[in-house]
Amino acid sequence: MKSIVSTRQRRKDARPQELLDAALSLFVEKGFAATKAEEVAALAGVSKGTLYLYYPSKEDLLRAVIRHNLSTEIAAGAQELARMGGPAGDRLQRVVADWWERILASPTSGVFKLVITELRNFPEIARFYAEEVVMPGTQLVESLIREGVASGEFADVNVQQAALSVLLPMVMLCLHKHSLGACGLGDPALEQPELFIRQHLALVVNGLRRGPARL
Amino acid sequence: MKSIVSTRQRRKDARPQELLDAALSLFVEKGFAATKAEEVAALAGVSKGTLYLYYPSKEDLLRAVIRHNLSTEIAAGAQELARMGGPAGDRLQRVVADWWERILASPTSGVFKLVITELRNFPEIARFYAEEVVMPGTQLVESLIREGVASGEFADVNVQQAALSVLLPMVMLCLHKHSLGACGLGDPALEQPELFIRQHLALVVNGLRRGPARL
Amino acid sequence: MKSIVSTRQRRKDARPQELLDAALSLFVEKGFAATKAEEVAALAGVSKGTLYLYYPSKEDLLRAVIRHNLSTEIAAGAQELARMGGPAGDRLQRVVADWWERILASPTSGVFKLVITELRNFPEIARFYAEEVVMPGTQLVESLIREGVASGEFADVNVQQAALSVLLPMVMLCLHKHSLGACGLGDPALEQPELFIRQHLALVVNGLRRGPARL
Amino acid sequence: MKSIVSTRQRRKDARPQELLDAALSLFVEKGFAATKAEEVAALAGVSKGTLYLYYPSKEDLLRAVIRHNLSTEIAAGAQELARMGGPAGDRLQRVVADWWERILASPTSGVFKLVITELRNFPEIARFYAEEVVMPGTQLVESLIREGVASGEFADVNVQQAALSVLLPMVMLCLHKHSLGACGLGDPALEQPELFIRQHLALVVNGLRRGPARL
DNA sequence: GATGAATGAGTCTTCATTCAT
DNA sequence: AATGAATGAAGACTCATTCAT
Repeated sequence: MKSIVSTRQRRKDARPQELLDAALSLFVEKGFAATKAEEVAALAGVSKGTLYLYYPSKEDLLRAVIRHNLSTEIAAGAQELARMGGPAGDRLQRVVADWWERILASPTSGVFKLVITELRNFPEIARFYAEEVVMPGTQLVESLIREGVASGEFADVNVQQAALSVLLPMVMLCLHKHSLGACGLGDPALEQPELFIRQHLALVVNGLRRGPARL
Repeated sequence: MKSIVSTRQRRKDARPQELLDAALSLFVEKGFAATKAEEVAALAGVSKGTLYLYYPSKEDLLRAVIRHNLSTEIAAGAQELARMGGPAGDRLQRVVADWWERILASPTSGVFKLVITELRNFPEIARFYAEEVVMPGTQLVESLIREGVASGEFADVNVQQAALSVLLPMVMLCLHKHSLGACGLGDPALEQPELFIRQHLALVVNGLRRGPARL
Repeated sequence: MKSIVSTRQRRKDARPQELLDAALSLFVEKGFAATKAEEVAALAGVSKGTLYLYYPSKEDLLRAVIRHNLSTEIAAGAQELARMGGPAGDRLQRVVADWWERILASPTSGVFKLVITELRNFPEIARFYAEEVVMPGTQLVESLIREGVASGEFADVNVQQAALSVLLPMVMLCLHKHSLGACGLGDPALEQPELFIRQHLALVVNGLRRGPARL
Repeated sequence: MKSIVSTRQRRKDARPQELLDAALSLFVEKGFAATKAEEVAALAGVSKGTLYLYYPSKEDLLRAVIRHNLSTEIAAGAQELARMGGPAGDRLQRVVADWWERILASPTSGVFKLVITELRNFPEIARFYAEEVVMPGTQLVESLIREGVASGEFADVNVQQAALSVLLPMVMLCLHKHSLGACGLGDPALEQPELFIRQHLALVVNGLRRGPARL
């Protein structure tokens, strides 16, 4: 039983994704404003006109790139975190490491650079990012920490701030990968980012265990 | 004694700084490519033509903005760190907190956003940033940690990675201030960034004291 | 006897006419250059590609629209005028009124707007319009007037100019219908154009009867 | 006492008018949509960019062209009509002839073609034209006719329709001048349009004198 | 020095036309 | 025959940069 869809149809169906991939890559590399629509089309292997068949404007393409990549990867990661048992500290380390190693390894890591850069020019993106990415992500980590605090495993810290101690370096890793890292000028300690991720999580979890040192 | 400098002269001398300030503010807000040369001039209170009297091109202006702000603030902060005594952990907390609180409060905080964004389009900037900012900055923190390790105050961690655990959130704070934070959508835990800075440093230093938890 | 033409065949035969109608309507409404080929196809209920099966280019479509509509209606009207008897003045009034009322009521009225607009961009159209429409039309009226002058019914006017006094308002009526009239902003005196046509012809014929007033 | 305005200033002041003239000429000749912005600039002797210094878009330029030319010429003509004495018929002939001979001789004659064509794409233009041009113009002629009817000089006709019998050919003259006339294919009777204008007005006024012939 | 009018290379976007299905 | 995906030439508009005043 052969598929009846024509080559044409198959290509058409793949176009949006191909364009999104090309756009992500170039927007992350050169910035949104400095990327020409034609470059995106060329990288996706189509002509300028075809790009506009799928996205009505360069700005709409940007929105689609961000929405698509954020919903896909970020949400996916968050799903798995619900499962798993064990002490909060262990779970925190395992779960966050797995989650961000996957993000860091995927092209999605670039969206953070894009978001940081373009947020202020696109208010809808700001709201979307805050509500759909930042909030769910931090709440996930916060709930793990809160659990540890409740069970006495962790000291009585400010939970929201502690979650940021966990997460901010993860985001910075993504940014670094597409800035200094991409120029071959990255910090040598980040050449194997998984190692950094693990030590960082260990450091923070260990720090949480007995309450922060007094300043 | 001819200290009677004309108003014109005084304004002229101030021009480069005024232009750099205006440019920093706009480049950080809207991005380099999306900022018009004329907007920079207008914000600095001069005409388009005058801008070109001081900087031969928009790219040169960008380079000047970055160089100027990075050398000034970052280097300045680093200087003071050399002085001071006491246990490594205490010094680390005090010194890094003071240093980054000042950066975060100043317009210089924006340069990190600019650098992250434009690095890949301006190779000289990449090199300058890596050599003049990243390296000195990390080495400073690394030497404090190394000291603590040597004295037995800290566990035997990977020093470079530990320095990044200390510093990456500081940089993220700067980026956040000029992205989500500037939209009024920032994480509430960052409304008083000094509090976060202090808890974060305490957490990490505390984590260093006992050696990282096993993963 | 194979009168069993398939639906497809029937539709196919009707296509050229449907396309011409759609094109006329849109060209008159929005102008030739501002009308997209795809809009014409859509209004005719076919796809873009099909349009090009029948007309090799948008310009050819325009030519066909004009030729088709002008030859059809204008020529048809002119035919009937030859027949009929009675005084020149009466025939002039009756004949011109009938003729132009029919034109004004039909979509053909729009072609005058199209012709006025596009003449200078399409020299063949100009020649066609001058020779096939303007000349036969004016000569018809001229011959009626000339007859009246010869019989002493009319004063001795410049016949060509008098024919224009008769006809120019008729053409303007067509233009008005598709400009101000179509916006609902038309002169109220033209809400029943037949009334205007009749009074106008009466006025001119009456004016011809006594010879023009001295200026 | 020399003028202090610089050459630059003088050129700048003249630009809007020069651009308006160039635009009128090309829009009338080729149509709005078929005229390139750059052509207008070139005809005005400036570069593309300069055009946009004075008019924010091609559409705005069109609006300015129409408004400027209609307010200038049409209003001017209407002014003089108020003055003058004598029988209504004589005044009608003299006044309308003078008025339209001047319009026909000026580039303003082209605006009628432009208005007819673009009205439906630009609603504001439609309203402006109806209220500022059509209404004042027809009311002027209507009041002259009404005067003649009141004094018994004219028969008791429909005044609004009669005004159109007077005016529609004048407008057609303008359109003809910029369509067939401009191709050298115009009706020979219009080679001296003033002659036509005079006979037409005489014909209509004569027709008004004793009431229209019965149809 | 300072200005801002002028320029034109460069971009986004549209749309007539083609052609594989 | 009919479709509509794809193309790329063309056109509106922007903006970095220049230069006469």
